[in-house]
Amino acid sequence: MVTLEDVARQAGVSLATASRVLNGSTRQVGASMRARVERAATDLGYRTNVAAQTLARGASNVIGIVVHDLTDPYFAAIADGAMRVAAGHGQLVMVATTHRDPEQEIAYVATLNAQRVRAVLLAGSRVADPGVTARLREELDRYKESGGRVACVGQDLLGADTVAPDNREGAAALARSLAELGHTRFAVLAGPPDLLTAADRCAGFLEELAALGLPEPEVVHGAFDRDGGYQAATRTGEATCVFAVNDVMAVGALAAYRERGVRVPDEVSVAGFDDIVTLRDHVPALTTVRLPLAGMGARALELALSGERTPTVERVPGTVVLRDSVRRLPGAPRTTTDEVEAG
Amino acid sequence: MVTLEDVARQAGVSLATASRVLNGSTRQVGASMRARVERAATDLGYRTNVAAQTLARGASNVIGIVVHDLTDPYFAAIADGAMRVAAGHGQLVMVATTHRDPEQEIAYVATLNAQRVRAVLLAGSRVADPGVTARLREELDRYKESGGRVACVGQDLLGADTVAPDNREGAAALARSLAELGHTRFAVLAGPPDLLTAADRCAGFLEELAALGLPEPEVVHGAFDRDGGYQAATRTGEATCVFAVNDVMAVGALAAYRERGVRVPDEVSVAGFDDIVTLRDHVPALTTVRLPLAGMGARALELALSGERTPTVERVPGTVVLRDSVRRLPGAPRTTTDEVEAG
DNA sequence: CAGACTGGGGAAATCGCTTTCCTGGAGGTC
DNA sequence: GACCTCCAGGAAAGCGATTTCCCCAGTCTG
Repeated sequence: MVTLEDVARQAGVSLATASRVLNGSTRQVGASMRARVERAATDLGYRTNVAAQTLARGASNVIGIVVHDLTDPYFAAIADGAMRVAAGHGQLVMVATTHRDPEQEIAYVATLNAQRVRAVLLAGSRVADPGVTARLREELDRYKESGGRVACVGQDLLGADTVAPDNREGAAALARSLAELGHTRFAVLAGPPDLLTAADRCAGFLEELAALGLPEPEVVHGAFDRDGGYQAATRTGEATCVFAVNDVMAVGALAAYRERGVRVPDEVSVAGFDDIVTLRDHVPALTTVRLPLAGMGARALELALSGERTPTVERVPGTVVLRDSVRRLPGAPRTTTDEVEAG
Repeated sequence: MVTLEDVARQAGVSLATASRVLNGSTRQVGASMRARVERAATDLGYRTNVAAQTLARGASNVIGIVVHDLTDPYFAAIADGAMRVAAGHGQLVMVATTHRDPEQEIAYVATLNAQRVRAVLLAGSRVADPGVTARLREELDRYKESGGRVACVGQDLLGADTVAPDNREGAAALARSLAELGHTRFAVLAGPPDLLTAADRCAGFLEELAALGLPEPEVVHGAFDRDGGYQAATRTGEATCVFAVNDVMAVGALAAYRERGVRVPDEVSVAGFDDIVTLRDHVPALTTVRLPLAGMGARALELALSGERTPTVERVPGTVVLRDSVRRLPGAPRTTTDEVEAG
């Protein structure tokens, strides 16, 4: 294994000079020395030992991203956005997937701290358990004390830079839009009760329905994924419109209805939340609340990397997008002003 | 920042003992000392400095995964499988996305080498450019010389452990199945000519058609993604059956046909390749060649981590799965033995 | 032309941990 | 009881970079 010392010897210069040439420094190095060092480095096939560099510098060029599940396009989009920003800053990315285990999340923060990563991005919903959140905060605080930066996509519960989708208001806006289409009997496929993203969306939807004077909808809990939506959809009753608290659940619900021969949107309207890009070719096209996922991931990492001292919280509004999976009920007045896509 | 020395001092033991207690060692440490060290570590909130550890040990506990695009479910599935194996081995994962730029791929291998990662997993098709491949090999060789392990999902071109999907034979099997359904006039949405995965699938399909004595199909090149499939589909002519060389292209093609009012499978049959899980709810259900993506990623990393000296190459066969996006032409004999799914 | 500056080069301390080698005492054997 | 073997614990030498000083030569300035 070729070390910097080998390069320096081969080039006939000191270790210090070789370091300055190869790994960046404020100090100038003369052209001839520089050339000799570079020559020696390529001849020998030198590769910086980043561990040594990190140790000496006291800071790495790695950032950590913690997501629940990479195969969920929601997280893939967020991670992708963040990774582009990371690449732009010359940072490498360590990705950890928790598969929705909060203990794993805490453990990974500890591990990323041990790695002395420059910043940690936590993507994904917090859970309602205060004990877990407290322990996570504790671990994050320890990390921040040693100079780490933390950013978060989701609820602002961690005292860190946060990009917070406005789940409540997004769901409320969706409720208004669906009500304007004439729907009055709703069901909510609400996901797990202790998952805050799910709970917020559900609550925003319910509150708005109440504000509109509409009857309380049926609420069916279940898993936050495709199969959860599928299962929950088999247990809905008389609703004319079903709101699944995220798109992949909505897709599961659509699959369930299709299998049972329930036509969407003729017999039941279905809406989701997130506007997952890879679902744009789904049939019927899914009504949803659009969130700029990649942008959120990117923005969160920018906040973390900005070096701002006090945590910033940015709210991100969702946009209601009406598509084929919902229908206007006969007799409903035509007053909708939401974005409606062609096709 | 709390160091091991702080812990040792607080516990009143030597650095060596503290190290043996906290970071694992073959050496035994007495119970009372052990307890004192552990106590001191938690009191002080000690976190190992992994950079120092890596430097001292000469080996890290990080593995690198290089993929083209994380938002492509194909790569997400492979990465997920690999990440589960990594977690099982107590390894962290650095993920790099190249966005299909071969230069980026080479650069990332160099960077991961600098990080002294334990193993590198290269997922994704090689390109036909021998110059690029040679430079990549060179970089990989340098990495392997310094003790790194390399595994690869895709073509066996890198002299490393490889899990190679049998693209040619899979496409050939698909061609047979489609021919048995009575199709004779085909089109192939072939992707980029220089992408080996695309080229192999296309070639396997063409060869089998020729072997069956069927007329040569129309071949339309384009991008290897959804939009590439969409574009290519607008340029197909009289075929009764279209083979897109991967699923996301097939989805793009289906979208194009839908927009033009061309009914699938009544007017044209469409087949893809990969069997992307998140497409299981697509309508119409996509005929494809199933590849065990997560398993392939997992297996590749296992090979890399196994420590076997000579590179192993494992071929992975694809399974033809006939679904609603293709139809049997009138008069075709019923001889198909492929897997056909309900639903 | 002397004295003060400046800027490029090098020696060596340092980062935090692992691990080899050494040491002293406990336990076993004849 | 003398001699060996074990074993737990500690001192110290790295691991491969960065960076602070220090020095020397060349350049400016008055």
